[in-house]
Amino acid sequence: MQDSAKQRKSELFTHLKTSIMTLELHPGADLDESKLSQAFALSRTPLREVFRQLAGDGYVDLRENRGARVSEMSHTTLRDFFLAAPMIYGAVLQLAAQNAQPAQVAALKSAQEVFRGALQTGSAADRAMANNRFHEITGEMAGNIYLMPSFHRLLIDHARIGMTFYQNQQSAEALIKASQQHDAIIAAIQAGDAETAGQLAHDHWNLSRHQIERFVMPAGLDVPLGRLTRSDPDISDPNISAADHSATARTTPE
Amino acid sequence: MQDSAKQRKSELFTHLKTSIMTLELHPGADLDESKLSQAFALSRTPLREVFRQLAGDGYVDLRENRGARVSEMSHTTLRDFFLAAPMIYGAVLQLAAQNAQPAQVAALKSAQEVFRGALQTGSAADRAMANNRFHEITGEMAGNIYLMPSFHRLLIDHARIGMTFYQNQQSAEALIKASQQHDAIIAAIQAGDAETAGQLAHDHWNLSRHQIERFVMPAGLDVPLGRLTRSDPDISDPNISAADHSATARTTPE
DNA sequence: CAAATTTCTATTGTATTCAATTTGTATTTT
DNA sequence: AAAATACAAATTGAATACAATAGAAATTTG
Repeated sequence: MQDSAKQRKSELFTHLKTSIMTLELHPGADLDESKLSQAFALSRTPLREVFRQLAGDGYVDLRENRGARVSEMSHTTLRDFFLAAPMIYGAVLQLAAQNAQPAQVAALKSAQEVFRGALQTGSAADRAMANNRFHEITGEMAGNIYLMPSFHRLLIDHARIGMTFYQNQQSAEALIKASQQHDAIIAAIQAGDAETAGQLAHDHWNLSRHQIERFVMPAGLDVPLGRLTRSDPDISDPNISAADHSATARTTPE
Repeated sequence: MQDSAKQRKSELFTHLKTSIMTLELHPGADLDESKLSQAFALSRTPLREVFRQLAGDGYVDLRENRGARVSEMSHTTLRDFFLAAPMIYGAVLQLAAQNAQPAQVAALKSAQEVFRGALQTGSAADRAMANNRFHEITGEMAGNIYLMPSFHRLLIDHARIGMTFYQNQQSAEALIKASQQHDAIIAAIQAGDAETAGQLAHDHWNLSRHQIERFVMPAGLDVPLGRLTRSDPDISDPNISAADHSATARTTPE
């Protein structure tokens, strides 16, 4: 059973990837070489190669003479995220609609089924990974090697950010809506309708962004000073448009 | 002199990067572990880590149980390239105009001086690398970690594609124009004019694209139908595009 | 003689050993 | 007692040694 060495190596690789995306390994966490090499029965040499590869994909950061650690997420990365995501993902979905192969459409539908199932019975991690798989397939459909690096990096943090509200009950309605958007995306891709697909990308990210906003900047607790009623913007609020936040329309730094 | 180990490692890293970008190592070329470890007085262990890192950045491809080789370029990658480049680079320049720090603007001006100098006295490789440095600084200005992976990947192939016409005399006028566009880009960034910066990005890539088109699909030779002289393609013949060669024509090992 | 199979060699992958750097702790000094 | 230095333990980086795999060469066999 010597061939299992390579097997263990790729197991370690996928294990670390999913652990990072599901926040099991939280941003900034140190990765212990000796512990991991013990746990996966691998010597440090292949282990460190895995670290290097994970670093290339954006999962971890490597520091000279210091350990590897899970890549950080701060408020600035969150801002960067929602600036870049609609553009990249819009492009990916447009290309996906143009280039998707029938087999890929089938795979996407199947991934969507898994996602739908995870919404009902799965854990938060299941949901995040199922959603991730769905989006990854759209990336494969687009098939543009120059977009993939940024797209993948976005998907990593999309999963991590998503984990924060996949757990929360209050997000249930939003998740149902997200699932419906997935269906619409599938339809647009199958119809080869690039324009609609691009529009759906924006809607999809707006939904995500709105969810995040509810967590990062929640309305204050409902204990009024005088008698303040709490007015939370609705999910379908048309005032919140991605165009406002995308690179094009903004000239003023905050 | 034990610290030189790390030094040699990073030397190897930058050497491979520049060799690949300047086509000294052509797309598809095999990287010999033992030869390189000898040449840089490094054992194979750190060498392979460099390979992994280069693979993460998109310089090389790693194949299981087979060597590392310089990442390929084909006609499909060329198409992907000009689809993605205007969008990514447009976003980068807009963000650069919004976020550029004075020190960065100074660095950009200095890089442009180097580029201008390379146009007059430098080699094709000097031009490609100087141009690359200019664009890299704009990426630093934008400072969006989610755009950088794709942006860097584009810059790699921008340099490689550019090498094909940096050598050619007929591109002289286009290079002058490119230099002028650089100046305009600097001005827009310094003025914080994101919209103009974005427009300039498109212009800049259109220029590049037009140059490529002249090599990939040149106008036919001006030899009338009646008196066909036997014409062996000349080295300086624009019909012979290095982009074509580097991509596909490489099947024979030396 | 050609196709298939086996053996051999060169190269890649992994483990282990050794060196160097970091970091925590204890001791000394002011 | 606080700061600084020296020392020790733990962790990371590199080199060597060993194992496996792939591709070429040679042999066998129909």
